[in-house]
Amino acid sequence: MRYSKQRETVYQTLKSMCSHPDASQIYQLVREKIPNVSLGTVYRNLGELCQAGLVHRVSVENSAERFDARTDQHAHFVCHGCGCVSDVSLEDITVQHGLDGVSHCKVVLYGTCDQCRNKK
Amino acid sequence: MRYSKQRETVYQTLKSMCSHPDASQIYQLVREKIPNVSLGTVYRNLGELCQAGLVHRVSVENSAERFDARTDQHAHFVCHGCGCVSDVSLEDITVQHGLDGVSHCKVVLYGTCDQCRNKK
DNA sequence: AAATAAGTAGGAAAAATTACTAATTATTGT
DNA sequence: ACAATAATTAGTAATTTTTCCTACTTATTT
Repeated sequence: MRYSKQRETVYQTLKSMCSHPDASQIYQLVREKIPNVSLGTVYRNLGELCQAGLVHRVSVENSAERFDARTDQHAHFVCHGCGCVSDVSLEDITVQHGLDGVSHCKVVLYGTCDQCRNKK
Repeated sequence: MRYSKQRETVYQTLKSMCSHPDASQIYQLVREKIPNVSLGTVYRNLGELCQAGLVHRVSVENSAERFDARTDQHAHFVCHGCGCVSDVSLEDITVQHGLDGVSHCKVVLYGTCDQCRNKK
């Protein structure tokens, strides 16, 4: 993967935020630095950054795919009211304080299923 | 919410599956019972069933929104190879066997954030 | 500086989801 | 059983989200 101003700007923009924006929100912000950037470029670079492990996808109900440049293990909190998504450290989940408003939680594990493992 | 054959069929169809289908997959199956059902009806009923708490959304990377009629607490496993989504009991997560293929996990908490709570 | 291969803008296309409207249907009271 | 009602639907259009394509541009290598 070679350098490009567009990818660098997408990455730095995302890194500077903690709101887990979706592609079109990132696009709006990148346009301020590179006015003629295209939405397709933003999507492509987000995908490549994900593949490189520099960015993670944040899949949340009733929302376009969101992105996160923080790659250490952490959970997300989604507000029923405004839909905002914020970070929660895994330690906080096991402790009781600071999570008063939580109504339910979802856990998704990613890996390779038995069938796919046996194919190789 | 009053009875309709369409909603009942959507619900029973989903309940009979453990593959966490998306709206268009459910649509295909419901069509076998109600040939002229419309995709919009499937979407609307899935939304209403979610609101009623009978169905849950399953948001997963690189996939349309999926649905699940199993409403007890459980986690999901997503295969990197084929993309299939299967159920995992929360007990199994804390134990070590049966989760060999897991590469990473995501936790999403849902609730009301401080700002939204203070507004009321 | 020339070659080359990856990356881009711009727009078209596809996929996913929501919204609209006239017709249909379940429910409620008679 | 029947008429009034309000919810629901089919069908379609529109919107949103995401991917794909192509000729042009740019970073990198030699």
